[in-house]
Amino acid sequence: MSLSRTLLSAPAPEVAPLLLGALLHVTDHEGTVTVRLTEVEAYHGPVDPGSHSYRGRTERNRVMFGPPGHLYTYFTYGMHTCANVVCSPEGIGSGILLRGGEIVEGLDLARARRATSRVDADLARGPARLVVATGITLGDGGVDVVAGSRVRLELREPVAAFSQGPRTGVSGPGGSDEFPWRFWIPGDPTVSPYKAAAVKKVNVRETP
DNA sequence: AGGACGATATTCT
DNA sequence: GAATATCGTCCTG
Repeated sequence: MSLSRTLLSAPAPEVAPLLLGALLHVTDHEGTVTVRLTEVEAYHGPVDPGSHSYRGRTERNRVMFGPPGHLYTYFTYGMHTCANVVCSPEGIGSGILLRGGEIVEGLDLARARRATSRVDADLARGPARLVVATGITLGDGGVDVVAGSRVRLELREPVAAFSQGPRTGVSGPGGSDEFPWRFWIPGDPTVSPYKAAAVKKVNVRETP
């Protein structure tokens, strides 16, 4: 087993900081885009109410329960795709959401795909943006990013320092300080702005 | 710089 | 039927 896959077979919260500074290469007929990861979030099903895999296997999350080093993609909010690197041994639903990064190769291609962003730092700042900028699609779900053909993860030397805190957009117990599983490189401009989960809408009744 | 809001489909209750 | 691991645009300050 490769060194990368051995590292990835630990629980997501342990692996997540090791992905900071790592390179993700995505190649298609248009070319190659590479991001240097600056922000990630860990989701560890066995203990984590915020994880898609907390309530067991479903059609959507089944690759989270597969072997480590594969890509878990999902579609959300009716329009966005997000990507995770699967962690932990087969049978345990664990993964790391790729939330932000710096484009270090294929800048022109990333700019063309993300025409709405006015600054390069915004190209892959946020999980759905990162997916668009790199060219990852829903169809990449399940691919092995360690063996790496179209999508390849290249681990680098761990960063000297990182910050951690509560996850973005996670509501309920999973969003509390009990799960400070968002990790980022402090001060980096490609880290997405922290947003607490939207408060659950209170049931307002019209008085008749 | 930051808050409100709408878009829009899949998933799970 | 409700919520969602979000984003861009439009406001206000």
